Parts: sequence; structure tokens; C-alpha cells
Amino acid sequence: MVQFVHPSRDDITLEGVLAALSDPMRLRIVKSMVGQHGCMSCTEATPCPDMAKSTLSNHFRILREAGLIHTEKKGVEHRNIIRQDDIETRFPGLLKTILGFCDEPRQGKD
Amino acid sequence: MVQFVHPSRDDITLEGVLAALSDPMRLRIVKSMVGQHGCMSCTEATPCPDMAKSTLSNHFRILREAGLIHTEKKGVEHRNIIRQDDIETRFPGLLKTILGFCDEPRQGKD
DNA sequence: TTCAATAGTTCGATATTTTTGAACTATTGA
DNA sequence: TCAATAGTTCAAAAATATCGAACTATTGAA
Repeated sequence: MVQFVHPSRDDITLEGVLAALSDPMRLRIVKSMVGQHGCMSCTEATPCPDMAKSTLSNHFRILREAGLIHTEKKGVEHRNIIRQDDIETRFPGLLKTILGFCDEPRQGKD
Repeated sequence: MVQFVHPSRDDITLEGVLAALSDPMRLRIVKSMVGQHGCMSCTEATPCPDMAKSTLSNHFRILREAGLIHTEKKGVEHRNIIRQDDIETRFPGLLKTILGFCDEPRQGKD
């Protein structure tokens, strides 16, 4: 039984958010999750398939503990959703500003 | 003879800026430099005196190589200035948004 | 000119963090 | 019950950060 740690809205810190987003991989994960606005599995949310599962898992943990995403287990996979409202309330405009500058991973569909 | 590396405006990357700002110490250094709008020596710009000189020097190098500050030698000390225009041109609003959320190191004077 | 003081860099060693593969857990579906 | 899937946890290896010590360059004074 895996327990996920999610900080409450007020425990989300600027430094935590910036540190979480300072990794190119995590930035792209977050970007892809904002694009979609439903839940995504870890595998779906990852724009880089050639990476160890454990590394990926660690990135999701960091995003989770920074308060950027919410994860819950749904069947065999983990559904992740970006905590857009919480972050917007805590740091208005921050996420939009940052993500506005990063490369679109894919605009349309294949 | 020490040569400083300063990326050109166009070589400043979002990831580089975020990575540079994701360290609490560097965030405070940048904050203090934006408050002042002239040059500051490394010592002046540092809100945390109890830190090894070499560590500090490394932080300034990272800020410099991310394109956040410009450093030039002036006599015995190094004058640092934040590259506010370059960053604003490259990522409009980013710096203001981020710094707007971080704690004021000191609002008035002593 | 020489000497000490100052401001910061560079180097090498240690400490911390990240990444990885392997082994594990939990769920689904045959 | 068994295999497949999705992800976690663990321990070791790789990469980064921190530190103290030694170094460089400049200033100012004797």
C-alpha cells in the first residue's frame, strides 16, 4: 500500500515550486499536464520514454511533494492531475507565466 | 586573469533561469540585486554572510552563466548587475512574477 | 618597491542529490 | 492461478554542491 504525500495548499512554497520546475524533464511533464486538463497516468504525462521508470517515479514524487500535482491510484495506474487552482491561489500568474515560455511539446495531434 | 562567461541575450534559456533561481540563496541574491538598481559587489549582494567564499563564488558563476547577472572586475572587487532588460526581453514578466512572491529580504533600512 | 589587506577564483576532497537497474507490490484480465 | 502492466522502493554508481586551503589581482600604505 503506497501512501502519497500531498502538501496542503498553504504549505506549497515558491522555492519548492521553482526547484520542481527547474528540471527540464519535470517542466515538460507539467507542461503536458496543463495542456490536457484531465488526469494523466505517469506514462502518458511523460514526454521522454527512454528514461528509467525509477527516475520517472522520482520526478513525479518531487512534483507531488512540491504541491504541483495530485496523484491517486486508480486501478493499475496512477492518475495525476495538476493542482492548477491551488498554485494559482498561492502564486497567482506564476505557472502561466513560466509555462508560457516553454516549448510546446506538441500543439495538435499526430 | 579571470574571464567571465556571459551568454548573449538569445542564449538565455528558461530552464537555465529557473534552475538558477531554484536555489534559495541565489533567489535571495537576485532579489537583493533587483532592489538596488546599481552594481553590487558579491559581498554586498549576499544576504547570507556565513557561507564559504568558494560556495558564494560558485553561486555567482551559476547566475552569470544563466544570464541573470553581468559581472565585471572593477578594482579589487567584482561589480555585479542584474540583466533585467535582457531577461525582460527574453521572458517578459517572468522575473517580476517570480520575485514578487519571494520574501522581502529587508524592506526599509536598518 | 615591497608588504599586508581585500575580494574573489580555483582546486581537491567530502557530502549531498540524481539516476539507474533489479527486485518488489498491487491491480487487471485471461 | 498466472502473466502482464504500472509504478514504487532499494542500494549502488554518477553527477553536483559545499567547503577549506591555496592562489591571483588590485589597492594602499610604509
